[in-house]
Amino acid sequence: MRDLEASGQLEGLSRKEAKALASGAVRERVPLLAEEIAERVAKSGNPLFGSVEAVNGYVNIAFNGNAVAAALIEEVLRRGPEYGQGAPIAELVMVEHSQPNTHKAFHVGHLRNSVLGVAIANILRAAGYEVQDANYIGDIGMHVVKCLWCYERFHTGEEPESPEARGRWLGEVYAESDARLNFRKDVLDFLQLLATEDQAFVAVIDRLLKYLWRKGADGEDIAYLLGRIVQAQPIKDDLLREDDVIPKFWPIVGDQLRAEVAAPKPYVPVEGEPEPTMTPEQRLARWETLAARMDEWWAASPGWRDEVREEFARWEAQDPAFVALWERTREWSMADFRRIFAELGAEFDVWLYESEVDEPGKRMVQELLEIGIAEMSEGLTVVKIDEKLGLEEPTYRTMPVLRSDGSSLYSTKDLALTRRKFEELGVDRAIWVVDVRQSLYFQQIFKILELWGFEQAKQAYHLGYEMVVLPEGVISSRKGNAPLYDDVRNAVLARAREIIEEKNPELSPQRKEEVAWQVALGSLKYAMLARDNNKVVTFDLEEALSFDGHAAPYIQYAHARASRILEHAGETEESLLPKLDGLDFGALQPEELGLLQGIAALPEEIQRAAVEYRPLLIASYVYDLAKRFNDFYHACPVLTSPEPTRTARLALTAATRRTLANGLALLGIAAPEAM
RNA sequence: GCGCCUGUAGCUCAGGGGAUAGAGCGUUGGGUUGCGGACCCAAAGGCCGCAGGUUCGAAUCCUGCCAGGCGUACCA
Repeated sequence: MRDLEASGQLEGLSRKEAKALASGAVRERVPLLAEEIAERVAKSGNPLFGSVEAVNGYVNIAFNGNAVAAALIEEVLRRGPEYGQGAPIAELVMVEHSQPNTHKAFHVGHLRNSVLGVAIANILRAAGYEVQDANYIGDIGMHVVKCLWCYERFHTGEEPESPEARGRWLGEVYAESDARLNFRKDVLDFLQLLATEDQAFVAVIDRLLKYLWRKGADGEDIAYLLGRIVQAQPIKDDLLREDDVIPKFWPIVGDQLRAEVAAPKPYVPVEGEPEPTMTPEQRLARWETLAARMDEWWAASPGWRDEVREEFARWEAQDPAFVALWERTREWSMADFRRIFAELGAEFDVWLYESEVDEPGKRMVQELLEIGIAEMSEGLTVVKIDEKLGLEEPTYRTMPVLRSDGSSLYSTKDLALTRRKFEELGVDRAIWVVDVRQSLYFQQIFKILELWGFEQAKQAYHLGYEMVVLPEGVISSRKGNAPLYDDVRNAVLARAREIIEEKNPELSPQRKEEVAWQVALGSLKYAMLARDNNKVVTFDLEEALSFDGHAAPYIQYAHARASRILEHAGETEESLLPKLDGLDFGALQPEELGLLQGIAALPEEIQRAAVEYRPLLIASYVYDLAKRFNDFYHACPVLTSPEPTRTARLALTAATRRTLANGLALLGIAAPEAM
């Protein structure tokens, strides 16, 4: 087409006509061109090409299967652990992930983050980037203050003797503090829930009110409650004149719930009404939990909130006794985290702490105020991002950057942290592996830094991923339904030990234990990674305990199988390497070809996974490769085949084994020699 | 309201312009005088949320709708 353009032949023609003319001109020349190309290719003498010929304008190249296979296998065995890796790229990428909060429990939600972060970092590293893993410990903030308040107020001296149990115990204290402080809200939310989804409850309101009246409750309170419940509106406790009206009201609510459990009515869906979220039994259980604490907690709860505020002031003032307690308890959690990360194989180049960027963050906000990016609004320091960018539609909205009492927010610290990553740590690109629910939050942080004139904000990227939920719903440490990492790991480990005992009893006890860990952790990790970032992971313990099918053990098993074949043959990668010259499969079988194609795909899969930040691609890839190996295994005997096929298949087995191991390593999953 | 995400087999998920839409689990029936059966083979099971559009061709791209989830000024 360019020739025709140059000669002016295309002037005055429509695009379509020009195309037709150009393709016509080319078509005439195609058969000649094809022959020319075929001749040149044939003359090049590439040993990977079997035959080259021109047919009707097409160039047909038949590959020399054995030569291509030998070249591929040679590369895999020669590069070993480095097979699949890309050429070095001079860019320092920091992947921040894991970010656990001290004084809180480490649960399966945190597991997804760590596993995903490690995989992303591994993949980027394999793609050629220089990568640093960073952890960012939430070692201070309101959650720590609440936990320490609850500890000092109710549990001093009760901590477990054994140091290993203290981190977990601290998490329980935190959960209790939350339950105490939110008690009134929980009670009122529960009443609203009943009003929303329990028609029988609303129907007996009249009876409840008479009961209250007899108890001498204030008439206005009763009218208020009646109105709110009938309309299923939230109840505000500060609008009640008598503080004990709810505790008085409570027993009759229990009577009603017990009656519903005793005489269950079948659920009839009503058009336009949402389905109930709880069964009558669950409602009663919830009522009982709250009832058990009603007498003490209802009255005390508001005072506790004041106490927490005082506790927070102690932190702000750096009260030495408080700081000492904070340091001591913080270490309980940190010891737990170090153990968990060691189990997960998560290693960090950089450890960052919220407590370290607290003051720098506040200074930065001062600077933002001085240059007019931040401003005071209703006593709060905010950045009105949309206004500053001149946006009409609400896009980035307004971000608070400092509490009205002058204490720091999460955002205060992240502003300073981001700056530190680029300016002090010399990072070229920074990635945050954080829950997708914080995506607006990160856009705001990055935009504020941009407004501030921070060029590198463009190299900051929030990698959001969806949360982990349970079959019965959202994980909530407040509801107490969050499966803790330790519990899940123990359950999966126990199951793995059982299966190993059953399948391979002759392994030594040490090997059994090692393999149990490899299989258990591998399964958990694979379950987290074989799902795309933007998909919710439904964590089902039953499923996690099944090691069949599309799961890590399938892939690990293929690796063990390949290892065993090589062991039987007495061959290794090193011993096979010199035998690759003139490798001869005989007639290449479809399963062999499929396997070779699978092995060859690793480098491009790594590049794609790195560009898209998607470990799922590698998870799918290794599963597919294991499947191809099983096809090969069932179709093509290795050890019993005559030479030269035997050696060729052994070499293919060794290359597969290596590729499987490399792929699993990217996901942080072990590749056992036997299992 | 606005914004982001999701909708594919009974269930959990792949596939992201190209052939008859694929796996696993579950269901039914098979396979080892073969290198490890944590495996393999076969069967049944789909208006790819709905409706338009772009294209020779759409599960895939565009628009609109429906359903669900999440976010949206002092939690992290």
